[in-house]
Amino acid sequence: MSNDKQITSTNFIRNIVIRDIESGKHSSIVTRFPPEPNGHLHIGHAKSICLNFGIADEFGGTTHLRFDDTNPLKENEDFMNAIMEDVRWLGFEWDRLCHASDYFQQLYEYAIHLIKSGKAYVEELNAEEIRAYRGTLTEVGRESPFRDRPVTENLDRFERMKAGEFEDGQYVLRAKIDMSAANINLRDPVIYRIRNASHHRTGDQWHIYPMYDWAHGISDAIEGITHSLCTLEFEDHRPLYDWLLDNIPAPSHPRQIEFARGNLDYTVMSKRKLRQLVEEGHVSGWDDPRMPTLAGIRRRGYPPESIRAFWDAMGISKSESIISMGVLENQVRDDLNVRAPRTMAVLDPLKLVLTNFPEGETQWLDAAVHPQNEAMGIRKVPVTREIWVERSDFMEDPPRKFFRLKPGGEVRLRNAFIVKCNEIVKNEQGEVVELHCEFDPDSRSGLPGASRKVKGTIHWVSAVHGVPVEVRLCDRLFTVPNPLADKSRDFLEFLNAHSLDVIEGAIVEAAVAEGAPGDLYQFERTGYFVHDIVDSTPGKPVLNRIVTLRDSWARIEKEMAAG
RNA sequence: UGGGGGAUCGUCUAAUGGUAGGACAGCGGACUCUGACUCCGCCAGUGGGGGUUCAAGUCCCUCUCCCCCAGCCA
Repeated sequence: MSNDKQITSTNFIRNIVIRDIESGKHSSIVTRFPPEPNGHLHIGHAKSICLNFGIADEFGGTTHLRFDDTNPLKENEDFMNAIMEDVRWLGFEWDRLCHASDYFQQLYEYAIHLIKSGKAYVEELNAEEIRAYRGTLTEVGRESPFRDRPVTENLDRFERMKAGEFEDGQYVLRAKIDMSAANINLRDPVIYRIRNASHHRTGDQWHIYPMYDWAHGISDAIEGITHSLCTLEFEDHRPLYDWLLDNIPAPSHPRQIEFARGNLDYTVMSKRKLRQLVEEGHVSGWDDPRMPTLAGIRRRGYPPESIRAFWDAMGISKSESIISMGVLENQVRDDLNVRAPRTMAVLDPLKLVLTNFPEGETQWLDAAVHPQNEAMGIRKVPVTREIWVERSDFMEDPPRKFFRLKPGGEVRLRNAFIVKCNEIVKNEQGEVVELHCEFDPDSRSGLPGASRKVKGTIHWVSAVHGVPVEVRLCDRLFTVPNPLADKSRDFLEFLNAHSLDVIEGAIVEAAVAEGAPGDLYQFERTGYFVHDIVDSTPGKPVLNRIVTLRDSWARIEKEMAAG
């Protein structure tokens, strides 16, 4: 496995930055990741985080984590802390921690400047009237009767808004731009509103709070951001972004560049929808392992390195896309394959009796922790007369190409020896409850006879030494690639009823049961698993399946079933 | 039918007038004490129609489809 960093494939934003450095427009660059602390970050945000931190990092620049905390009604400290934890988990550390609320005073002073230059006015129309005056997509708007109020009057009203003399919604401050603009964002946008609410950082100091467009661009300018990267829906805000900065004595004028958000299939990525899933109890929380949130992904066991590699591989463009979950999963497998110690675990146990193995005896066998990495060492695996094997590894009447256990057939027990299936024991219902097999002592791993080849190898765990654990098999949250595609239907209708399968009686090697939260494993032939960081306790281990191994047998089976 | 964007293999993404390339998936093979991993090979794309040019994914015209915008949200 090569450690060489793959050359970052280029993208249009990176090309712009390169040009700006080469032309001398910027000697160093500054980017920022600007979340609103009103929800949890998801894997789509990770794209933006990787972009902003990645590009600054590549060119020796800096990146700010800035909370866009301009709406006291929706934001809080808990979300802020969770976001910082998520960014750090992803592997990034900001050069500066900032808050839009740090700039409330400057933002206010710039608003005064705008008013004094006759480019902003206090609006008395209510929200409904403002909407009516704004016009529609195809009709121009009308100018407010308060648009040409004298500067002194505007100043006075704005001052009183700030002082808390008015009710929420009574007045707003609007930029005076152009009510007939084709771009609706330019039809005298609201830049301040009254909120007699306590802000989680500034307390009761303010009664007016800036709107996004006012706060964001100026915050960028104050911080000396060189490239303000955002998603496509802000594209028609750019003229406003530029207008606002052009009409105040801004300390700098960053360039806003838009890129497409990152979407995945079989999930939803909007904060509102994710919140709904949490609040209505369709999942156990923001950190449910099935959620696309970073908290969920972390709990699921996806390594942060794999998320970064994933977005690095996906690239940046302006075309909207929905990426196959399979691509992400593959990235996760690639990462886990290298780092995860191997172990054997039986998810759906079927008893197998080694009829020629001494009763009451335990033999300890050597097994590689990682077949491609000797440095990870060996572990001792106990074998006893009775062992558990995977029920799906036995078929009484198997199809061709089934290389596992079958009546009279031979198979290798991984890390042990070859066994031959002599007898099947059934219960009264006709279900197979036990297999009686004879093992070949000469075929034991490490012995010369081990070179004898049989078609199949299966995993197993000693019935004496194995430990029962709870295993949670996570699957996609939705049954369709895009749950939001059909606008006539509620996305909840497409929830996958089988997205979480809890198995109580899985059997693992003792060392796995003793693992710590967050420990990763490959259950050989089955998949990658992680000790649940929330519910796993020493007395009751819980393992989440991170992702299955690729399974070409499943494909063959499917093809055979299809004829 | 206002404005702003977008359309390249199945998926994502390169190619700033000069061989349409890469990754993942898929298919075929090799290897294998994980039907994993790894390795080798293959398949596969410029939305449609015109035009300019020696040469067009790229420039021009036109058509089609998709996304975003009428919050005192971000």
